[in-house]
Amino acid sequence: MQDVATLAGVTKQTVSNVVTGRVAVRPDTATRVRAAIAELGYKPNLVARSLATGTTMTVGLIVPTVASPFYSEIVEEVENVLDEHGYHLVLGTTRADGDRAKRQLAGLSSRLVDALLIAGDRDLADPLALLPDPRFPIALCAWETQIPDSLPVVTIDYEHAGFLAGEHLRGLGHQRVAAVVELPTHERRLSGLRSAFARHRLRIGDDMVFAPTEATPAGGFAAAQAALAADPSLTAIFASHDLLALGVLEAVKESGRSVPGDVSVIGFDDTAPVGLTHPALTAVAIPSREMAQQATNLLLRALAEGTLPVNSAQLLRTSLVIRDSTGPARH
Amino acid sequence: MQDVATLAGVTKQTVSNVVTGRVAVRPDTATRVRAAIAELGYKPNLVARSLATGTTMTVGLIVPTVASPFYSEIVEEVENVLDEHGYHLVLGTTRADGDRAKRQLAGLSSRLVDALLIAGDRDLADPLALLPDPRFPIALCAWETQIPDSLPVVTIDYEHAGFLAGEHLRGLGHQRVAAVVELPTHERRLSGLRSAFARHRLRIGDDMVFAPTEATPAGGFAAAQAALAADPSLTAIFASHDLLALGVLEAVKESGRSVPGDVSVIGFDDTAPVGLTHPALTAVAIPSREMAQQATNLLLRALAEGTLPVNSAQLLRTSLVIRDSTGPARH
DNA sequence: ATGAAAGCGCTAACAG
DNA sequence: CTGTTAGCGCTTTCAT
Repeated sequence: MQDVATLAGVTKQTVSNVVTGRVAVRPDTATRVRAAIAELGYKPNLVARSLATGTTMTVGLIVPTVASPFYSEIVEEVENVLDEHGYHLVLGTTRADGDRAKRQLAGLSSRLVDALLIAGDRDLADPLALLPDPRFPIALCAWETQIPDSLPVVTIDYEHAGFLAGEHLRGLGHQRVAAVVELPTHERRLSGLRSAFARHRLRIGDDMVFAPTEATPAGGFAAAQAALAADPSLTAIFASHDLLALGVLEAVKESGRSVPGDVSVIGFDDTAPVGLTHPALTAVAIPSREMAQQATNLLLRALAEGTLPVNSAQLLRTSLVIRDSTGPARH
Repeated sequence: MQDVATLAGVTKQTVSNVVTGRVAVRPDTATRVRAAIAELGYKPNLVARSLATGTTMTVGLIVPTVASPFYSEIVEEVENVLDEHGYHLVLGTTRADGDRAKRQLAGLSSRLVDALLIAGDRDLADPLALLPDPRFPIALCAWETQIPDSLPVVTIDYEHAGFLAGEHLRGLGHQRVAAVVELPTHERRLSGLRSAFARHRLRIGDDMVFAPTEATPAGGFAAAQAALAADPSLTAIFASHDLLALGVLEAVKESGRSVPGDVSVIGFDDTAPVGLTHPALTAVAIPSREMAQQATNLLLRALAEGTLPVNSAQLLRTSLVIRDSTGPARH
């Protein structure tokens, strides 16, 4: 920067003014400075700027994994919004590892980022406790378990979402249903499902709840096979997220049953891939992109105003997307 | 930091020594310092450290998108390796937008990150030209078009990979085949396919090449429908990546044809989701995770040694994963 | 509109 | 093993 200044015959300060554009500079001076910058190939050192301004123009995002359509959509959307506002994204994945989550949290909050967005509570329930600085801007997104009421959150009512799925199946006359549910993560989706049935004095016993060993289509496939073996006369299967639902669909078809003729299948999330299965999957749609946008904007707004994000719980609406994988119960 | 020092009765420097652990400190002094740190809740300012050391412990990764299984696997793997080495990841997506790519490149190379990894050349062919500083560590990964020979790259021989697919189909006796190919991105995969057929004096004319309007299953679905309409007697369809292949599979089945009885389908990439289609998809496997690992390690090694990454082109091997979607040509 | 001085919070290099 | 002195590259006052 000093080199640029001497070449242009000004001081560092004037160079700074030209670069940042925060202070008016006489046009001809500015031109001279710009020429010097081009000639020397000068690029401002962002780290030094950060130290001086106390702001990094960077937001951290912590997700359980990025290799699932649900979270990759969130990552993509967050990055989009950040980019629009000139912010960079530091991404941390926790990979079902509490220690790793803790490290990520600690690292990022050490002023490496200006704010932190945490999507999905899978591995963070505890680490969140050790929030270092209460003045550090944090927002939660897609939070499913107990929401710490000290932090702003943008999420949905997961229990209600499960309820929607249950009402739909009930309305179609299903009585013998199995649930393929990732536990304890998707506890609430299950209890929503159950309460929809409970309204009609129907129970979904624990023996009809199957937890997959992994959160993949293969996991859903195996769990669905177990469900069909446990009750060959069941007429519907609820899957607690899309990836599982894909596997469930395959397992049902492989067993020689038709969907939805013999067995209805309902999914959860409604990410892009599921629209193209055969039959197309009925699912409770979670507005993941909207959640990501809202949460990111929440943080960005706080940063712009130099305040903490408003501490509120914002619940987005879910809706049922009825496609072809659910139909009336067979008798 | 000064507060910690006075509370512990030492200087800032000693606090620094305790925190970084780079210099030996007498145990009792260290204990006193640690107590002071705990009492004051001190956390080192990473930005200040970066300015002083000239290193940010951060690596940038630029990808076209993260909402595709291929790239999300790469992101995940890169983050994994970085985390193991105590590095953070700054993620930039270009989203088929050359300007955005240019901005990302410029932003990240301004010393915000210590090194840069660029995966996929979709939107970067040109922007790469304006690499500011030749001494900035950069590596390329999964690079498909002309490789700039000034930069190290870890990729595969995409033409050979296409060739493998072609040989497989040829070996099964297929003669009338269509190709659903994202162009110009996957040009080489197509030309590999063609040269495998050319060896047997067979041509795949341009009229049998179908470019999907979008890189999704839906895009593949439409393109495959067009292909089947153009030549109802075709016996095989090549899809230039998995997402397209999923759509192709559905289109073929929907047309009333069986896979692979009537039409064989072969994919490309072999990402996780495709193992569970029905029938399971035969595909040319691209070792995306290995590429990501190698490229990341390349950069990390260079950073550790304070040198530039060795400028070489490392080609990983591809292999054909034969599953159930390909079979002998029908006559 | 531009210049001069001070300092962001930390680590490097050396001295003791 | 600990203290002292500089300085990383930039932005912020405040003068001029």
